[in-house]
Amino acid sequence: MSLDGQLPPKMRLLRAAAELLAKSAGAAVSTRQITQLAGVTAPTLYHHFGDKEGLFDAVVAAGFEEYVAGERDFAPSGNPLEDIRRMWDNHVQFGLKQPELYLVMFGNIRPESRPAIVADAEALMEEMLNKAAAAGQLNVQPREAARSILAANVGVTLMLIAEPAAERNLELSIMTRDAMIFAVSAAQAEGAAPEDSGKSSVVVAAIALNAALQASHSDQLSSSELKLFLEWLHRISTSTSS
Amino acid sequence: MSLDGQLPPKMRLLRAAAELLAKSAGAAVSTRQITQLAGVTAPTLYHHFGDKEGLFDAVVAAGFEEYVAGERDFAPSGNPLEDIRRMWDNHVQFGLKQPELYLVMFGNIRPESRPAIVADAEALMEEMLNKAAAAGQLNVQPREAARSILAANVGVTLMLIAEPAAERNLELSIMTRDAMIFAVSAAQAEGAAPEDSGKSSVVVAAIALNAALQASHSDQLSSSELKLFLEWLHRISTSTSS
DNA sequence: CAGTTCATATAGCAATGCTATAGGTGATAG
DNA sequence: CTATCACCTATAGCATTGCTATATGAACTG
Repeated sequence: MSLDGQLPPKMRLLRAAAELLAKSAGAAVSTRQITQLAGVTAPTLYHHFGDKEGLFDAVVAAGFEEYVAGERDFAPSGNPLEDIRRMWDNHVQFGLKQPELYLVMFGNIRPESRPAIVADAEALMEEMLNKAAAAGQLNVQPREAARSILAANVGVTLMLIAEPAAERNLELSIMTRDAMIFAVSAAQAEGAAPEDSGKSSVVVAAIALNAALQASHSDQLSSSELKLFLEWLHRISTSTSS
Repeated sequence: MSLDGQLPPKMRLLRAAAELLAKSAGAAVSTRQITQLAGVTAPTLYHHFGDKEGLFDAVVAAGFEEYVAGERDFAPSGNPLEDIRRMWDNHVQFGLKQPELYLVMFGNIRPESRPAIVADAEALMEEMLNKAAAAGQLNVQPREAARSILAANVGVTLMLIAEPAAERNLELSIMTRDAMIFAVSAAQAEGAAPEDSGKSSVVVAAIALNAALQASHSDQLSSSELKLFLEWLHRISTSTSS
């Protein structure tokens, strides 16, 4: 109809799907709508993408590029935890700007099969947390911290999307964000350790060294030596001794 | 087929829907499957529930009864924050035991239309947090705390459901849970206030008084006086002065 | 030019959610 | 005991869905 440009049909299908998805306001988008808008018939869709889900995966992949670009395109502030804060905010903003796309990416949960996107987003978050760990700012393993923060981040974003736009209160995001980052950070270990969530400086140092080692690819130890050494470090840094 | 008991068709439909949903392993459940299992034809379904969604809402309502029962059926431990912890764990367990039902209840997010369940769950959480606030254990408004905790709780549960059952690591839940509760609690205000997240004891006391007043339904002030008084309290308790 | 491969269209299938219409059942009124 | 009436259920079928078996065109290769 309106996308009859000179672009190849594959591109037109992608754009039509993305456009309809963005306007769908939550309603389902049919393959017929997509092919009609793309000026193409059904078999073309299945030839290029195999599946309706395949097409949506491709749309998601494009959306993920944009997401990753947003997550990386800011100068490191020097303070890794501050950067984590920005990643969080960027995640929420991405979800609120393109709620339908976000729902396909992060909201389409089914038992025992998690979207590939989640693993990628976790890796992105973990990467940043490694820097924090290397700077001795982390209280827990970067991977665990990344999973925890991302889970909360997704939960908050889904809640905000579900709310009427007029009622959306970003305070929810800010509050949850700071709660997660604070709990994961080593800051509290310097003050009075409340309850049992404070870790000793030994643990913090072990986590930092662990992260530094994994980042440096040092070859001063053989691979087998390194493996054992890392195992010990891991044992220390996951101990609950205060 | 197998549900041809003496139960009225409405009940048989509910049970059939619930049973198929539980076994569906994420796949869609069709009305024909449901009606066939219930030994009933299509119009019966639409007569009683109007809609496929109406039927599922009814299933969800039944599931929610169970959920609420789980959230309430434990003796208060005396420590409201400990009870919040149990509510969190119960929420996660409910999601892992009946993932499909949970996904219909909390995972079926669409823009600008949030499941009624979410509001109910928030109210449940807020109710418990009011006790914590009355005991001076809360750092923020109970409602905000409830929304924040529930968002994280849902996010974590969705993540766990999406993981292969063999890999599920409840550490994620425990860690996020304690992070949220700690951040929301007043405990940190007693120790060294890290960054700017510590609130003065005045703020904590104001929040506690606020909660106590709203719970007591005191009639020592006229309704207009009370309204103004609460407004002042709210202003105090939301101030960011440390 | 013949052959092969890729890309698109025609036509249609099975399954889906849902409904217009009619038939059957029980309770209540006369 | 019959008539009425509201309620519940079934027969049959519609429109839409995701998807495909088959055929046609185009473009390159020998």
